[in-house]
Amino acid sequence: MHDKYTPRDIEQKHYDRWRHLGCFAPAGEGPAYCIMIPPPNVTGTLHMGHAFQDTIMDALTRYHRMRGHKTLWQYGTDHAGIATQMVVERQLNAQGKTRHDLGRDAFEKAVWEWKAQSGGAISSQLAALGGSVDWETERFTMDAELSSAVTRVFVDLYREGLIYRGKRLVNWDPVLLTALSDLEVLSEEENGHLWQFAYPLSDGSGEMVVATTRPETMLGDTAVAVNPDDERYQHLIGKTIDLPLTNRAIPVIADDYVDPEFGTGCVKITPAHDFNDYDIGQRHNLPVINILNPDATLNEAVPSDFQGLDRYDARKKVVADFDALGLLRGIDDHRLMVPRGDRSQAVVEPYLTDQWYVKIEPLAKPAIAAVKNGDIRFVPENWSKTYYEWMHNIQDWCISRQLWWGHRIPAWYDGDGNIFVGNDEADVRAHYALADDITLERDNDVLDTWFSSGLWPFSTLGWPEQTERLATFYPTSVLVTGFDIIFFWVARMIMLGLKFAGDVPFREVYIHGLIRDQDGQKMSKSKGNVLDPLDLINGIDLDGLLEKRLTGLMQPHLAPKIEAATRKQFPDGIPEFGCDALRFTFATLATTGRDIRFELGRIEGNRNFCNKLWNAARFVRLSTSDAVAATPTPSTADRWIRSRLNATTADVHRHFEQYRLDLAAQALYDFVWHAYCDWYLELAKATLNDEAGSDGARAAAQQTLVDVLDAVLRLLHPLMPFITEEIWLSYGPQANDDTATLMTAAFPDSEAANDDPAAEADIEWLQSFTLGVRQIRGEMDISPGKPVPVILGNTANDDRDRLKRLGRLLSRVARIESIDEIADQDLSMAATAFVGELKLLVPLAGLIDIDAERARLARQRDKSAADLAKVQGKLANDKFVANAPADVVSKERERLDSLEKAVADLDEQIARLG
RNA sequence: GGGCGAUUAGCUCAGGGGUAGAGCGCCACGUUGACAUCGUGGAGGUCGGUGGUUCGAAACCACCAUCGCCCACCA
Repeated sequence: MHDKYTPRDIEQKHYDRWRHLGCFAPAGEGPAYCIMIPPPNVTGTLHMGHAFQDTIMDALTRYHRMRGHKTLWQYGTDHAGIATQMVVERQLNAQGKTRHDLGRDAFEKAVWEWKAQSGGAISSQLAALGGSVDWETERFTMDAELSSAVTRVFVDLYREGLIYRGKRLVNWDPVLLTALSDLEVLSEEENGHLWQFAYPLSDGSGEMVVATTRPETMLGDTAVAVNPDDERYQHLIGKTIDLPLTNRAIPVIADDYVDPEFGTGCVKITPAHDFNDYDIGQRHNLPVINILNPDATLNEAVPSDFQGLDRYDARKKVVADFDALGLLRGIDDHRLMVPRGDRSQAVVEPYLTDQWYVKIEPLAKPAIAAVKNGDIRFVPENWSKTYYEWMHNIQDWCISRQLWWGHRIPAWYDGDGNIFVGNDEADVRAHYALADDITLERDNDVLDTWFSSGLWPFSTLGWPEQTERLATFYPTSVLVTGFDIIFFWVARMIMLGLKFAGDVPFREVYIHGLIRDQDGQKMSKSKGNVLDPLDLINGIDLDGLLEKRLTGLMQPHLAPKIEAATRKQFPDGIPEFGCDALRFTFATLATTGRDIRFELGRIEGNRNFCNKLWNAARFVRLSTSDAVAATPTPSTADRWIRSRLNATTADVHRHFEQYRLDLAAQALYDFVWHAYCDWYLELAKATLNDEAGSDGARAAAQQTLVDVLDAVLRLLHPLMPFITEEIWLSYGPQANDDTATLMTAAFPDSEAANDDPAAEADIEWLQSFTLGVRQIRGEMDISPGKPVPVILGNTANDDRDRLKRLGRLLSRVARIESIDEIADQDLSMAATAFVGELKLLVPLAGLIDIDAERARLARQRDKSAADLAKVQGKLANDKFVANAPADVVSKERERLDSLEKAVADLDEQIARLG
C-alpha cells in the first residue's frame, strides 16, 4: 500500500486481474441470481444514467456473488434500429451520400462496420466502472441466435392470430419515412391557430362554419359532422355542402363525438388524416381520401395547383384561397398539442398505410395478472400503478418500421399479394405447400427495436433451445431500470416472457430515478450540462471539458452560454475522483425519489471517504505489523466495535434486500468513519501504546483492528470494488495468494453472538464522558494536547464501576490528567459538563472565561428547561398517562427525573460562577 | 381531463405516531506519529398551509398552495 490514496494506480489493474481469474462467470454453488442489463445502444456511449444504473446492478451482482450465489450479470447491446440507422445515415450525408446511393445490402454492411468500430466503447466504459458482467456470454440483439428467436416469436404469434397485417392510420414520420408506435410519438403544446372556414350548403340555403387547426386537410374532407342533439343543425343533417377548392359535395352527418359547446359545433371530417375522423369515417362509411405523399407533400388526390406542395405551404395556400373566396370567417391564436417523432422531432402525420400489428389484449391480460398476483413486484411499489394505468388502456402495437437496419419481417408475398409467414423462404414454401414456380418476395420492413428487446431476458439465455442457462437463470431475479421505459420495455418483456418462456421474466422490477444536473435539469448535449462518468473518474481539465461540451453542437449559437456556465462551474476542470468514489456516490443517490441531482460536492465527500478508509487501513497495517504473541483478551472496546459491526452488517443486508443502496452506503459510511475511525482506532491506539497494559489486551486490539477492517472491506466491496480489493490484498494470507480476490470472498453475516449491549452501554458512557471533556476544552480554548484534571459530582455506583474498568482508557482517549470524586477545592472556578446525571468539573482557576462559561451553561440550561417543560406537560396529561404504552410513560418519567436534576445542577453551577 | 410524485438546516437529501438527522457549506480552534482529501467544538429547522384522527402528528387522513413528471382524440 502506498502512503497516498491515488485511485488511478489501483483501479484498472484489478479489473484486468479479475477478468484474467475468470471471476465474472457464474460460479457459486448457491441459488441462481441473475440480472439482465438493459442493453445499451451498440453504437452509443455510456452517460451518467447508465453509470448510475450499472453501479446499482454491479453492487447487487457483487453482493449476491459474495454470498455464494450462482450469479450472472448478463451483458449485451441493442441494435437500436432508428437511432443507429440515423447515426450511420448522418455519416453518409457528411460524405454527400444517402443510404439510397448505397442500396440496402451495402447500407446494412456499413452499419455492421460502424458497429464493429464503435461497439467497443461501451464495453471499456463498463469495465472502467468496475462492472462485473459475464463477458463470455455477451449478446447483441442482431446475433444469429437472437435473430432466430425473434423470427420464431413472430411466426408463432402470426400463426396464433396475434400478429396481423392491416391498413390503418398510423403515426407516420415524414422525415424518417417510417411508421412509429404510439410510444415513439411525443406530443407537446405549441402555439398555433384555429381557422374558421365557411362551407356553403349545396342547396344554396346558407353555409356551415367549421374550425380547424389544420386547414390543408380540408382537401381530404369527406363530411361535416354535428352533434345529433344539436338543435341548431338538426335540419341540415343529410344535406350536403359543396367543399370549396374541390369539386366535391360531402354530406352533413350526425355523430356523438362532436361537442356542441366547442367552436361552432360543426366539425370537418378528414378520415385519412386524423385518428378521430378516421373512426367517424368508419362509423359512417365515409370515403377515405389520402392527400399526402409519404414525405408530407400533397399528392395527386388534390387539385393540381396544390399537388407537390409541402403541407405547410399548402396550408398557407388553402387559407389564402378561402380568404380570396370570401369564405375565411376568422383566425384565432390557439394552443394545440403537436405530435412529434421522438427521434426526428418531425411533426408526425396520421397516415394510411399497411403495417404489421401485435394484437395486444390477449398478451396484456396475463401480464397484468402477473403483477397483481405478486409474481412480479415493483420496487418502489407505486410504480405498479403506472404499469396498470398503461396496460389497461393499451392499444395494438405497430411493429413494422420502414427502415433498413433491424430484424426483417419474416413474411413473403406472391404476385397476388398473398401473405406467407415463416422462418425462412423454404419454411414458407413447405408450410404453405407452394409450388416452386411461384415467386415470393420478402417484406421490406423491419421490426420495432423493442420487439427484440422484449425477448432479451430469455433470448440471451438460449431460448428457444431449452438450454441449461435458461433453466438456471430464468426467471431472472430483478430488473433494474428507469421509469421512462416501463411501457417501452418492461411491459413488453412481461407480456412476451409469459407467452414464450412460460414464466415471468423477472421477480422484481427495481425502478430508479433519473440523473439530472445540479440544478435539476436533464443532462443533454444541447444544454451543455453533460457530465461524462469517465471524467469524474479520471478528471479532466477545463479545456478538455470545454472541447467536449462545445464540439458537435446542433445549435452552435448556444456555445457562448455553455462556455460561460462551464467556466463558472468548473474553473479548474474536474479533479480525479476515482471510480470507487463515483460508485459510492451513485449508491448514496439511489433513493426512492424520481429525480436525482448530481452534485460535485457529494462525490468529493465520498472521495474523502475513500481516503479515510485508505488511511485507516494504513494505520491498521502499521499497528499490527509486529504481532503481539499472546492469548488475546478482548477489551470492552473490542467487544463494542464488534457489536456495532454486527448491527451494521445486519443493516447492510436489510438495505440490500430492500434495494436501498443509499441506506446501505450511509450505514457503512457512518460505521467506518464515525465508529471505527473516530473511536475504535483511537481506543486501540490507547491500548496499544499503553506501556502498563497487558500483552493480551494488545493482541486482542490487533486482532480486532484487522478483523473489523476485513469485514468492512467485504461489506464495502459491492459498492467500492477497487479500493477494497487493493487494501484487502495487501495484508493477511491473501497477500501471498495469486488467485485470491475479495470478489469471491464471503460476504459477512451478522451473528447474534456478537451483539454486546453491555459493551455498547459502556462505550457510549465513555463517549459522552469524552465529549463532555472535549466540550469544555473546546469552549474554554484549552489546547487539545493538554491533560486536564476532572472532578466528579453526582457519582453513581455505575459510574464508579465504569471508572474502575474504563478509567485508564478514558483518561488516555480524553486526555485527562486525573479523575477525583472529592472536591477539595473551590469549584466556582470550574467548567462543567454532564454525562447523564454524572457531573464533570474541570477546575480552571485563572484560565476560565467566566462569562463564556456562564453563557454556555445558560444555553444548556435553557434547552434542558424547554425539554423539561414538554415532559412535564405530557405527564400532567391524564390521558397520556392512561393511554400511552407503559414503556413510553416510564421513559418519560425517567426523562423528567434527569431533566429536573440537570436544570437544578446547571442552575447551581451558574450560581456558583457568580 | 385522468394518474403519479415532491415540499424537512444556507444547498442536496435521508427519516418517520413519543428527545429533529446526514453530507456539503458556514464560524472558532488545532502542525496530538493513519488521514489537513484531516481533527475538535459550535451556530443553524415552530419538517409548505389549514383542518381532522390520536393521550401525542413533522410523520396518518382530508382539503389548499407551489413545483415537477406521465398519460389522454376535443376540431
